[in-house]
Amino acid sequence: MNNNLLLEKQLCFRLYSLNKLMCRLYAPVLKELALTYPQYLVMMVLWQYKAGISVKDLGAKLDLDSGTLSPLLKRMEKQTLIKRERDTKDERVVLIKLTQKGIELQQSAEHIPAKMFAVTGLSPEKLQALNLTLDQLIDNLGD
Amino acid sequence: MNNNLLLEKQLCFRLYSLNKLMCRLYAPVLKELALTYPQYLVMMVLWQYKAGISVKDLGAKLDLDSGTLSPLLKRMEKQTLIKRERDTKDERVVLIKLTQKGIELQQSAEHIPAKMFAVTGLSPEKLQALNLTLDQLIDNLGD
DNA sequence: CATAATTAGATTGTACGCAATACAATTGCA
DNA sequence: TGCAATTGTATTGCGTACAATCTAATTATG
Repeated sequence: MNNNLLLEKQLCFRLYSLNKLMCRLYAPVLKELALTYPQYLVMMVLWQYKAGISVKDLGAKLDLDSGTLSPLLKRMEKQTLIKRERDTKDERVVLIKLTQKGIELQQSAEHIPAKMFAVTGLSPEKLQALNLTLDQLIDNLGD
Repeated sequence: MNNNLLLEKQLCFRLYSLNKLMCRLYAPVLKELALTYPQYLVMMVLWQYKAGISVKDLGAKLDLDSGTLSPLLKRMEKQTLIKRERDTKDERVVLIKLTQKGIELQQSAEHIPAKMFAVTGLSPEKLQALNLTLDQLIDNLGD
């Protein structure tokens, strides 16, 4: 009797569980900013690209396609966190830019990374080592 | 200017990315069994609990609530992979059991763990070490 | 033993996630 | 130049996720 199919043995299940735990831990913190977890990821990209970024490039960074991003971005536009404008250079491209409200939200988010690091219970060295291992794995599985 | 909000620095984003990569790598393999990724997780539990398991206990193992499991299990019942029966001891409980087809599907899945281990590109020792670290993190973040 | 509290599932509503498709704008090439 | 192929985004349909609410069954308590 083969027992390799036990849930507890699978790397994929650990990653599935951890991703869900992370989402759950972020949820109450992000609720104060009225953001969902994927919206927070979008905001992190936009805080980095204040000049604006195309839907395509945003999708490449977050590994999401337009089927997910289009409605997500529309909801964020309705909340007036972002603007969507056609690129005049190439009318196929939609550029996503932060509104003043979106820019200002960054201040309210500054405390989050430190807060979330604390709940991991890891030392800075352990976290650093884990991040390196995960980056290597991402690279191995990579597209 | 604080740069702690960079996407690439976040542990949560690595876990988000890896979970997505895993789902994507499993998808074509599971398609041969006509299973989605969450359905595969359910099947792994059921292959372990051949006598049957309640929806509640299944949800505890997979960290999913009835809002997710009820429709998911109905789809699996429609595919005749599982049966749903009320527990005669406690009529509130629904017991999930494999059908013959569901039991037999295990043979077709036996090769999957080894196949997926191969694509990680990790040595058995590295995988073991990573699993231990992740288990510790799951414990730290734990419910 | 009657009623309140608890428990197990189901349902509803909102938000992803992704494959497949559609469509308009742009590019490449004969 | 003219038309086919490509590219960027939107739309549709299906399958999770999860909070909130509902119902029926069981248990606890006076």
